[in-house]
Amino acid sequence: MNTAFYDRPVLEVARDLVGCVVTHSPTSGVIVETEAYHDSEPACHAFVGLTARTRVLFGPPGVAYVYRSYGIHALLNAVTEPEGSGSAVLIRALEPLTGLALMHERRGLERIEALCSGPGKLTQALGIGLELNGSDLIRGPVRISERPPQWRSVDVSAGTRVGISKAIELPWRFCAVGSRFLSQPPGRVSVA
DNA sequence: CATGGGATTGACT
DNA sequence: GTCAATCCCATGC
Repeated sequence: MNTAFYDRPVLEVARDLVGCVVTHSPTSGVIVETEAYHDSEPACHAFVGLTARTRVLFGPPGVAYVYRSYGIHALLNAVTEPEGSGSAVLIRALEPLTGLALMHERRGLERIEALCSGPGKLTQALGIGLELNGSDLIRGPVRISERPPQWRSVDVSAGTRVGISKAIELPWRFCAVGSRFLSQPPGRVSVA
């Protein structure tokens, strides 16, 4: 994956990331669910403008934005669009691929379907913490790589986002159709 | 300087 | 289905 991939409209990147692989060695997983956030809408952290917190969101594309949610969980985002545009793709769920034993250890004994089926769960399973905020997704410790062959033609559905209180009507959530590893059942359906 | 809310999860009823 | 845990940071006085 290269910088040009992220240097595009956030909705395109969010859809294209489904089926790609997130790796934080030795653990990795296939992205099955994403959400897009953009500074033009109030659900996005960058909506408030450039601050110390949103600095990374307005920075160059292809960088990780990791932040703490509800004081407890770390959530992983991929910054998109040219520098100066505050936008990012939230990685919401993965299908575990490698390092399963370590994931189980970090999460406690659970079903495979529950290891990475939520934005706070997958960061725990992959060992991704706030210290990775601002790290490079192309050369850094956490990387995103292209779709494996069997994911090249994955069907992607668009639906409404989850767990937010503003701009809840935007269909900016993208899911791999039929995946058992989603954080929640799809909201609304369309094509890809 | 004090306050309140949030892109969640998991335990309990 | 309901609810507490927990903390960074934007906002307001």
